[in-house]
Amino acid sequence: MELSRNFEHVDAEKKWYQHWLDKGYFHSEPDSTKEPYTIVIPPPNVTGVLHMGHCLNNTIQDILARRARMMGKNTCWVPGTDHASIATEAKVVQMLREQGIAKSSLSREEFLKYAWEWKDKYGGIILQQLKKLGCSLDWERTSFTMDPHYYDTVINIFIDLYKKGKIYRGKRMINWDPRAKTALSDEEVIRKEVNGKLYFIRYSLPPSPSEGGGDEFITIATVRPETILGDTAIAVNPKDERYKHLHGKFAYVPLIERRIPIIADEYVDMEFGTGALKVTPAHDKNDYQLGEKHGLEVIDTFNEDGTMSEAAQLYIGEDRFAVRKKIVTELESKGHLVKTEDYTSQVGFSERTDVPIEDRLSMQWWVSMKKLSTPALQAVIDEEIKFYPVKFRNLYRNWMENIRDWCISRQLWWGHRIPAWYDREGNFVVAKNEAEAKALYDKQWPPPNPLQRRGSDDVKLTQDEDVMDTWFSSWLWPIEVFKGFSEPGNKDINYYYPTNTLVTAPEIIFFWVARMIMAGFEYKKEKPFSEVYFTGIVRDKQGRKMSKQLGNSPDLLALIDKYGADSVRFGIMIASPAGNDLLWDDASNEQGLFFTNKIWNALKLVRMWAVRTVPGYSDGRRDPNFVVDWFEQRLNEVKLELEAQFKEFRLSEALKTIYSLIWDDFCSWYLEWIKPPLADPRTASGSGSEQVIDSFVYKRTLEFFEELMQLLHPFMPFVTEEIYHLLQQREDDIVVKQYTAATTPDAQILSHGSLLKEVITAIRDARNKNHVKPRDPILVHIQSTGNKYDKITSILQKQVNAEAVFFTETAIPNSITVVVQKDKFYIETTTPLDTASQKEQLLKELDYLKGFLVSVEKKLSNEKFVKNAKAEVIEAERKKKSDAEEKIKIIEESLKMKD
RNA sequence: GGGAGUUUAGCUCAGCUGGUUCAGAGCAUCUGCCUUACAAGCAGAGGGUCGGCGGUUCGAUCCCGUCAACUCCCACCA
Repeated sequence: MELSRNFEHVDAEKKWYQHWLDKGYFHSEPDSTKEPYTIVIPPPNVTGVLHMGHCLNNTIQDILARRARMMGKNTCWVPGTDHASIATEAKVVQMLREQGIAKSSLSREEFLKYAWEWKDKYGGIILQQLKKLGCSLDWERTSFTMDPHYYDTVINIFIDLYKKGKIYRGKRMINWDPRAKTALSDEEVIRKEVNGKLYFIRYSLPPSPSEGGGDEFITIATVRPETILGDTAIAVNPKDERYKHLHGKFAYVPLIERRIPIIADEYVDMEFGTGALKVTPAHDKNDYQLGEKHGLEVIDTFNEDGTMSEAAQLYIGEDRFAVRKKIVTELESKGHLVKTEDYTSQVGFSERTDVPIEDRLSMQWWVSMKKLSTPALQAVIDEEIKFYPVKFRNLYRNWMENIRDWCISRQLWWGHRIPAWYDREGNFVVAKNEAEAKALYDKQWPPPNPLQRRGSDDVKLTQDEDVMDTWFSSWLWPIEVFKGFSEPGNKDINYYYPTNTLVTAPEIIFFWVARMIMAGFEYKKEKPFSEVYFTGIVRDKQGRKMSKQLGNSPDLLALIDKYGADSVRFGIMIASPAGNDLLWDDASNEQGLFFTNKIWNALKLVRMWAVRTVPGYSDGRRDPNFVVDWFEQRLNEVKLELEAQFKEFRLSEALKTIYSLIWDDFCSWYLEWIKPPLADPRTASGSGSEQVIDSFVYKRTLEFFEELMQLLHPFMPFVTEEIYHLLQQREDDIVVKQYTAATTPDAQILSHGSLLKEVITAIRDARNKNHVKPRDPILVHIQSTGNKYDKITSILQKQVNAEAVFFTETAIPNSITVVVQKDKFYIETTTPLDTASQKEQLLKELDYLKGFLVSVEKKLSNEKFVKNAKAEVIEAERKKKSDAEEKIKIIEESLKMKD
């Protein structure tokens, strides 16, 4: 079969992925005779489309999964998606708006119907895209966080934690997203530095302006003048002499003239602003605490969408930021604005909608975290769960030690609905469904008076309108994808749990990783995974984070189309140092493409040879047998290196190692060394110019090639599978071909190989430096002791393009001298030689060696060194010394000849 | 304000328990090559006081201190 000029990735990708699926290679079933290797995918949002972050993350997981599979593990990589409560709801609301439908015009049921339709239509696109990347996921196990069994599980967990007292309902200051109109957890708030102004505003002291006062003031500083309408006090530091006379007195809120007390509290920083602080308990966490302490009134001046409420009295219905401008103008015109200063402050923004959040007092559901976190923290500190890179352990620890309760209710419809049921007075029970709720309710609140309450049938219970935080379902992921809650003790959960490796972005260490660990210990009494590998963040060439707004995120599917999945995978992995962010550059895809091409060409080369039994090869009398031995040892060496690199998740380095083994050792050295000589046109008979290779060498070469493809397969699955089948007829597939164990490499053969490389490079270099063109004929004379060159002269001859190679015991006059280790090589050529520059080069080398020798001798004559250093270090130094001395002698002799 | 990390060739990074035949790789640069697979290639080369300063040590890119620059995370100072 004629090979195509290049690897045609589009066809190969389609063909092999389908073939792997048909063969069921990615599907796993529990098998007690085999060790499991399990990864659960960090479920992407159903709304998601593949971006660079996913690409990196899932490529890594696929590499780990494929390698495990080839090492004989029963590998199970579970796919799935997250319902992504707030993100999905936002998408659906937007879609409805585009159709002219307002969410507020729909009932909950109607809205959810639209949402499910949307999910069925667009949800999970990302999973199809992962197939394009080549991900070897067990598709039969695809899960969704709102699958019926999963939904039930979430509800049950809520009820269970409530019963244990670990979930409670409470009115607290929460983070309010005025666009999504929902509460957010602390983790969903992103702090950003914002340039704003600090406004100095004076409040009148009694009597009030309308009562003829207004001449005396107290001035406060604030960044949020629109909140003054909710002020219920002014606070000063009790030690502050400037305000001592005002303790217990009153002031009037400008514009609305509300009379508020002036209180004293240590909390107030005398240095900041004027030392007087306006207190708005409804709209600031600190103020709220002050309010509680001092029994202040709470006046909520905002509606849930961030407009002013009735309670504000002014600007009712107008947006908070519009009001800020207006109120400043009004304050100024009425003489309350003293001055403004430029000021930058930290403002919280919603992770999802990117609008500034409000501190808002409201009734929400909370998970009490302290107890849940204890075993989860311990497991990471004790390295029962290992973090890679380790630096994240500290981060985790810090967060866990200062953990705060988790606000889990969201004022949304898309998600797991909170199973709480209320009567008209606000009494509630937590139960799975209405019937159970009623039964429970009757037990809890038995009718006290038959006249007031004539039996439970008449009590109308209504379910909580809110749903739970998305992460309250995803923290159960590693357990419930195996139905560990809904069918406890089933075969899957027993076999696959705990899972092995979690690969995820550091951004969700608190959102997800920490909470999964907590759920694991709370419900399985066991960790959910043994190791967590945190990937870097994908950035563009300038180091900016990839984002939609910046438009610096490339279209992944277009990239795959253009370069092929293998090249994209190569590109992202080669650029991805362990534990660091990676700077994404299209050029690395290109490098991947070139690499693919290189391998393809090696295939073409190997395939064009004619295979015969050539006398002398198989019994080791001819040179290529040494080459075969050498490559076998190199392979062993690299396999051991790879094992170590994988153990430490140094995947980028592992890829570099394989890359260099294939490109340099295999293509540039090995194949060139075994390449059959050009057929001599004078003796070529009817067979033309075919190149004959010995069948033994050929067989070993194919084996090497296959093994290289195996090593590369986890990184570049498609091209390796394709080549595996093109090297020779195969029934099996590389995707499940098992690795053979590495043996300790033979150091002597390896160093012999290195010597050969070194000699070839040195002679080629000498050619270059002396302007002897690659095709100009040369003769090489080797002056060496021992017989180490006996079996490799023909390789040497071919590789430096020499007419002939001789051994000599004396120097050859009028030649170029090359010294490698302790051997001398004389190159005879017809090109006129520049002896001066040769001499100069030798002198330069001599200089270096002499300097080197001095430093070694100095070290060895240092008593303290000899006394303190380890024996092998001293031994090494002695060897350096004698080697250097010997080499100096050789170079000096060569120099003498040039005179 | 607290904590973590980074600083090695023009760029992106290796350098895993301190020992100059280890200061390295890939890109990029330069030189020479259309040599029987590959110009998406081949053969070579140049390039770094290992952020600054001090200390420990016989010896420091590697350990300690300090300063500087950058990055990230956490945190209720209006």
